[in-house]
This record gives sequence, structure tokens and C-alpha cells, in this order.
Amino acid sequence: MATAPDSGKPTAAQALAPDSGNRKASDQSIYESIYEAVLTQRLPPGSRLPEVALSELFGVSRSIIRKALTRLASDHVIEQRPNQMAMVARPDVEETRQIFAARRLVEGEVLRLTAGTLSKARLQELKRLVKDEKSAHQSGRDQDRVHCSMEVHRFLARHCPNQVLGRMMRDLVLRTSIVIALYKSPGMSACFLGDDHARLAELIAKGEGDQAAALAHRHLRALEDLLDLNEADAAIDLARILRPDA
Amino acid sequence: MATAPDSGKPTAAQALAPDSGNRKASDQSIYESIYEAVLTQRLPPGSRLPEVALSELFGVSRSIIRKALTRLASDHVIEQRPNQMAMVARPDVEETRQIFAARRLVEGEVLRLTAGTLSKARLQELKRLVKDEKSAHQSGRDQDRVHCSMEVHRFLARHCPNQVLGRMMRDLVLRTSIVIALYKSPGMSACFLGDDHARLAELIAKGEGDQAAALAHRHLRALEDLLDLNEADAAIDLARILRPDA
DNA sequence: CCGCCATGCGGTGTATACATTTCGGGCTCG
DNA sequence: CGAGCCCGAAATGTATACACCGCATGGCGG
Repeated sequence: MATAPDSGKPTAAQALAPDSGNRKASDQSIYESIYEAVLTQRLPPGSRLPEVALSELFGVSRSIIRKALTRLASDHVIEQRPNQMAMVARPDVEETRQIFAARRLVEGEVLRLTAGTLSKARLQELKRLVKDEKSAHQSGRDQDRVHCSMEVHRFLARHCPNQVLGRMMRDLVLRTSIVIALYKSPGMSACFLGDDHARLAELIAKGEGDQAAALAHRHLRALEDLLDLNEADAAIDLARILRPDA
Repeated sequence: MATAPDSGKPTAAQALAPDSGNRKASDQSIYESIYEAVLTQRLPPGSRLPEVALSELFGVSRSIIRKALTRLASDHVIEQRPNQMAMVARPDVEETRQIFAARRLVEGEVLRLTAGTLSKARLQELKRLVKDEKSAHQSGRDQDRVHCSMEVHRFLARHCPNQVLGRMMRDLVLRTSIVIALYKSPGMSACFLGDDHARLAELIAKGEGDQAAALAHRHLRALEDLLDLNEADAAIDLARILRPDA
């Protein structure tokens, strides 16, 4: 069989194309390009990332690419196996549940710490993001909506007084995005649950940390419940491979 | 001045010497060697890690060393600044407080999840570690005591049902070890507070997750309070540099 | 016709050569 | 005598060459 048994493994060329114009990119900018592409689901889980292709794309040698890939692997963005091409991570169901549990814990505390500490200008920015997300949702620009939705959470992570926790939350937001792309039911409007984000911004502005944390907890629980996490275990993979007709 | 203004910057040769026998070490083993050396405080904060020296020590080329160093930097074990030698991280006071706060949050949840889930054999191992720590303490083998103390926490992180949280805790334990080495008052018996570890093991065995979390919370708070975190701000550094006599 | 092995290709793993930067010692000039 | 400049040693940054590995292909033999 030429086609892969599991989810597709497209090449990275297309999803990263907008960045190819940046000649002589540093390993930091390459890291961010791939990170962003994975975050916004332009690079779906399982996408292959050949070093040579990337080095030509970004106009640097493989040394730089390898450094960027090593860092991405450390952040659980990609998986690297010996003598094999790196690919965007595909966490299993168990890890997915753990990611959600960890994020509920960390994001809750981040919100408690952040509530009431943001300047007026920062609150403006936050509400701007929420508004942009809503408008993107209403005009059906799904790519933009996902981007803004992620940015809401990343904004809160970035401005948390405890940057150690903030950094953890940043990583968990990315991994959440990956597992949503992996396990979302077809057609679900991922991560747009009513105006949770708007209400969250309101609670953050008013300094209601505990209520913000509780809201985020429900938000993430609802999100997890929307995913196809029941059947899709390793058993399914095996069954589909061994009995492609059924 | 030949002597550095801040804490010492010894070369890495001595602390890593026991590993030099392993010719042709992989980047994974090099990563672990340095990680372990930092964890047990054989490599104090600020230690310099020149790539060429390490490559000769381990008998590999700089490529491998650079990969290991990149990963260590991702885990906040070392700091890498452009065109400068890597050195073991030296978090400032603010980051230190954030590390403790993050660890209280994460370790608390890890203990809640782990309590009551360990097999008899695993509980044996845990109590063995606690006993070894105590005996090392009583015979004054400080190196061994630190090692066992770290291993108690790492053991719990490794066997947490939620491995995403477990991995976070592993990283936080290391960073805690670093800041203890940095800020401990001279002569304090770092991280040996009564029989907290023994009582912790007891609560884990009995499945008392909440009580275990509460104990760890107090344990970590007490540990943080033992550190010199009041004065030692950037102001001190500046004062010492500008007025070496006072 | 089916299955097995050899071989080529495309990928990563590692070492090394060379460019560039930093930092310090020592010379020179004011 | 002191301040500033120059330069070289030693470190990192980058590119590249080559070895090795895995996989797919296609020919060959049963």
C-alpha cells in the first residue's frame, strides 16, 4: 500500500510557504514558523518534516534546521525517532487526557494569578482578540478564528505574573491544539464554545480570579468532551489496518 | 580582575570526570550526565560548559555536544547566549519564587493523583530511598543525601499516572535544586526537613492524596523560607561589582 | 504467479573545515 | 603614567562532506 495507514503525512512545503521568502532565517525564526504552523493547524499531526526540504525552504544548512527541530522535539511539538523523518506529534488518547488535565490545573492557576493585574491597555488588547475571534467565526474564516482563539490563551499565558507557569501554559495550549486537530469530530466548530472567551476576559478584568479559573475549567472540560476519545484507541487502528473493508 | 564578580565559574572537567570513561557517548547519555551533575549540585550554578572541552571529555564531536546543550537549554538547565559559553542556569530571585510557586501547584496535584496507586514493590522502593536519605544524613555524606532527596521527588514524578504533569514536576525538581544551591544560607542542611519525606511516603501509601499534597505544600514553603531571597537582588550584584572593598 | 533478495535512493547521524565573534594582554601614543 | 587600540587565542556559528540506515522497487528464482 502506498497510502499511509493512519492520518495523512503531507509534506511541509505548502503550509510553510509564506515564510520561504525570509532568506537566511535564524533557528529561532524557523522554530517559530513551524511552531506557529502547528499551532494554527496548518501543519496537521503526522506531517513530515524532512531536514533537507526545510533547509532549502529557509535557505540555511541542515545544522540550523536540526537545532530548530531539536528544540521543537523538546517542546513536544514534533516527534523524532532515530534515522526517521521528524513529524508533527500525534499523542495517543491517554496522553490527550493527561494534557487536558494538566492544562486545567495550570491554566486555572494562571488565571487566578493574572486576574486583576492587567493594565487598561492590556485589557484592550485582550478584548480586541476576543472580538476578532467572534467576527472571524461569524464570517466563517476558520483559519483566523483558530488563530485568535489560540492567541487569547497565549496572551493570558504571556502576561501571567508567574512566567514559569506561563511558559508551561504556552506549551500546553499548543499540545491542546494538536490533539484537537487529531481527535475533533468532523464539522465541530473547534474551541468556539459560546462566548466563553468574552466572559473570561470580563472576569479577568474584574479581578475575579477564582471564577475565571472555574470558567476555564468548564471550558476545557467541555472541549475535551467534544473530542472522539472513546473508541479511537490503538484497537481501532489495528482493526482498520487489518480489515479495511469493515 | 581575574576572579568573577558573582558566584564561581569552574570548568566542568572535574564534576563530569567519572563519565569520561564512556567513550563514544550518545547525546542522550551526555544530556543525562550533565543533568545528573547539575541535579546533585556537583555542577554549581554558573559553571561554564565549553563545547570543545566536553567533546574531548566524551570523545565525540561538537555536533553531539551541541545537541545535548540545546536540549539542556530547552529544559532550563543551562543558559545559552549567542557567541558565549553555555553555563549552568542562575535564576534570579523573582524566577526562584515563581519556580517554588509552580512546583507547589504541580507537585500537589501529582501527589493527589499518585496516592494509592503504587504497587507494593514500588512502595518498597520509595521507602528504601527515604531510608537511604536518612542514613546518608546521619553519616554526614551530604552528596548522597542530596541525591536521595532528589530521587524521592523524582520517583514520585516518574510514577504519577499523569505523565505530562510528571514530566513538568521532574523539570521543576531540577530547577528547585539549582536555586537551592544558589541561595542556600551557608551551612543549612538543604532539603532535609525532619522526616517530611518519610511521612510523605506514608501518606502516599495510605492513599491520603490531599494530606500528602498539603504536607508537600508546607515542605516546599519551609524550604523556600530557608533561602536567602530578601537582599540578594540585582542591587547587591551591582554594589559588589562597583565597590569590591565594601 | 507469488515471494524473496539485491540494489538504489533518499533520508538522517556524525565529523570536520572554515568563518565569525569575544575577550584579554600588551603595545603605543598622548 | 594612563588610556586607548591592536591583535591573537579560543570560543561559538555555519556549512558541507561522507558514512550509515531504512524503505521501496524491480528482477530473479521457486
